[in-house]
Amino acid sequence: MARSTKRDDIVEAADRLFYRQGYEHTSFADIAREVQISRGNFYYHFKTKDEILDAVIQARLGHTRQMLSLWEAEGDRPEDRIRSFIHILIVNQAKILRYGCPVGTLCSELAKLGHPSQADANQLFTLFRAWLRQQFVQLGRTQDADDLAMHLLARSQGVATLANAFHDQPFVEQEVKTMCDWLAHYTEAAAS
Amino acid sequence: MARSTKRDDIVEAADRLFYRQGYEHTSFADIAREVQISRGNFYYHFKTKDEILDAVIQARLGHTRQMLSLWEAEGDRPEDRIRSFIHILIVNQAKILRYGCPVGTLCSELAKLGHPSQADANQLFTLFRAWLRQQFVQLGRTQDADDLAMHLLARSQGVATLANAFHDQPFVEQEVKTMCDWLAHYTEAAAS
DNA sequence: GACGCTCTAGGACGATTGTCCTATATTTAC
DNA sequence: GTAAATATAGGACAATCGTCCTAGAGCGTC
Repeated sequence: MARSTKRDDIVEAADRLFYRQGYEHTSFADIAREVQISRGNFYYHFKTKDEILDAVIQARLGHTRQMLSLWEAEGDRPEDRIRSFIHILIVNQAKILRYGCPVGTLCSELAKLGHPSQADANQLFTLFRAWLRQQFVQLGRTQDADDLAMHLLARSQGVATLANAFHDQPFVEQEVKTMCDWLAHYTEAAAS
Repeated sequence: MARSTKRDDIVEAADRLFYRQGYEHTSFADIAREVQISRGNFYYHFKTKDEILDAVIQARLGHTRQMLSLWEAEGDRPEDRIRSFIHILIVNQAKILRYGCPVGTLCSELAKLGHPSQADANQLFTLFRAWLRQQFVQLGRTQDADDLAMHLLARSQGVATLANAFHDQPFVEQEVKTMCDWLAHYTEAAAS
């Protein structure tokens, strides 16, 4: 575990840089500089740039799963857990204002590049989608749980994009409140 | 006018390619091939790649203004005009499924690149925002017109991002309907 | 002390990038 | 018909890209 620290360092740095600068705009040299490694040595850890991307995506998938199960453990009721999702916009506000949503921007970029790892990156969206759907099912919305999950995913995605473009913090807070109100409407319906 | 056809051809091709492949991933060679021009000749029309980007953004701004005033002319009531906005998701559905929203993806990319033309590209968003705000004002929502404009902008932005990732056509139609229902709620309030 | 393994540095490689120069073709103006 | 302006082609350029090779540290094991 401590053995593969260097590899993990590389993945972590690549993750950060891909998020801030985009995948294509980040070069081997950039990552090497960040990890204090020679450019040539890189080849020992990763054969190709795509291989790093795959590792980054896998790491993000792991972190996301971890986060989702944390929310699962922390939130008593499904509506509390969904609120945890909505509140990433607040928790990660500073980063989102500067770099947008890590998932959305990566998927958009890979789509434009026609990159083979598109499907893997989309799994990040799918993870949230399936988890949200589950919460809405538990809220009694068995019929349209997936629609509601996609709706909420789209809302937060759009907020992240505009927040990034306009660097508008009050807008994020306003929209988070609106989303919570929207959610409350469904929980009241479940209670009745 | 007919004089500068070649320049317009270049801008049009660059526009198309920037949309499909992204700005950075599109090279001079790509554009030259598309317009049937030698790579060297390029320098005569545009000194730098940034100059092409600026021209593309200006062209898009022009087209957008044109489209907005068309909606203005076509729609009798403000709610009809807002519906015109919502329905771009349907009208441009095929392109959006493949390449996402032209405005959102460009702004996101330029933000990651730290590109000097970010502000110009954001003007595209501002154009829609101001126009939508105006419509909501005419709908009697003077107080929160801008919030509503941003909200709607974010919604359609999110739909475009997810539609692109999942290539999900029914989702787009579903969300368009939901947005129209949301809009109807505000028009009814105005009527009462 | 020699061996084998893990890890690293430095640089070569071919391709492609944006930029820019120059010579030539085409068109326009007088 | 000639001169000037406009447009085009081809290629040089330095830099950077992802990739890959090789020589040799560092280190624990026998």
